[in-house]
Amino acid sequence: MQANIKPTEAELEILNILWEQGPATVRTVHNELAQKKEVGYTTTLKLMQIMLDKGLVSREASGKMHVYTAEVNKERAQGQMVQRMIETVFGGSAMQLVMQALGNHKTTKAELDMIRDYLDKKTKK
Amino acid sequence: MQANIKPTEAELEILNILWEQGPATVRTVHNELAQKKEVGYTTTLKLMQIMLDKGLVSREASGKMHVYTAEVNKERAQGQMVQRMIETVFGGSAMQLVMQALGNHKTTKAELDMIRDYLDKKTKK
DNA sequence: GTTTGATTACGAATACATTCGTAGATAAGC
DNA sequence: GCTTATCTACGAATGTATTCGTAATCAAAC
Repeated sequence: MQANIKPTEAELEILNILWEQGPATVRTVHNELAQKKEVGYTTTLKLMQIMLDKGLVSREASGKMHVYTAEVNKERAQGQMVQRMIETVFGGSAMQLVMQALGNHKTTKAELDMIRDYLDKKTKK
Repeated sequence: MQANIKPTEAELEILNILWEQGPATVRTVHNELAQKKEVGYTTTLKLMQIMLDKGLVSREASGKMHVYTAEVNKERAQGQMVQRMIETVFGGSAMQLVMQALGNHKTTKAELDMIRDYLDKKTKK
C-alpha cells in the first residue's frame, strides 16, 4: 500500500502530468511529454502499462481507450523523495538541504517571506 | 569542467565516504561500505574504477595500492542534485521543496533559528 | 464490406547499473 | 625460493529502465 514510492525518472514525468491534469489517456499524456522531448507513442504506452503493473497508476476503460489515474499521492511521493535525498545526500540533516536549496537558487523576496511565515508558525507550535 | 554531476546511487555512497574521510584506498572505502551492506570487495573496486573513468574520482599509486580522491566538489554536487529535484519534483519551486523538507521532518528549534538567520541575511542583500 | 486510423498488447533491442568470479602481479611470511 | 595474502584488471552475468517495432483489435469513413 504505497509504502515505498520510488518512481524512475521517466515514470516521474508521467506522474507529474497526471498530478497536474488529473486522469488522462495515453494520448493526452503522450502529447504533453512530446512537447518536452522526442518520444514514440508506444514508449509512453509501455511505460504507463509498467506503471500499472507497479501500482503507480490505475486505469479504467473508456470505449477503446483507457483512462489512467495516478494512484500515488503527490505530497506523499514528494515527501518520500525529499526524505531520501536528505538521508543519502545530506547525511540526515534537513537544514543542510534547505540551505542548499535556498542558496543555489534564485528565490523571490515573496517566497522568502512565505518561508519565514512558515517557520514562525512552526516555531510557535 | 564538472558540468553535470549525476552519480548513481552506489557511486554516491562512495563519494560520501571520500568526502567524509578524504582520500582513501579501495580497502578503506570497502570496509566502510561493508558496515552498511553486504558487498564484495571486487564490486567496490569495480565501481571505483568506473568512477575513475567518469572523472568522479582520481587516484594515485601508493605502493601496490591506489589512493582515490573525490574529484567532484561536495557542495557543488549537492547543489546540482537539489536543483534537479526542484525541477523534476517541485515544478521549479525551491520554496515548495523547502516546505516539504521542513514539514515532513523533525527539525529542532535551533535548526529553525539558523534557517531564519540565513533568510534574514539573504533578504538584506 | 473494405480501407484507414487509432488503440492496446507484447516481445525484443538497447542502454546502463550492479555484482562478482577469475586471472595476473606483487609483496610478505615462512 | 615457495606459499599465502592482497591488490588490480577485466570480462561476464544479472537486473532494471527505456525505447520502439509489429501485430491484433476495433470503430469510423468511405
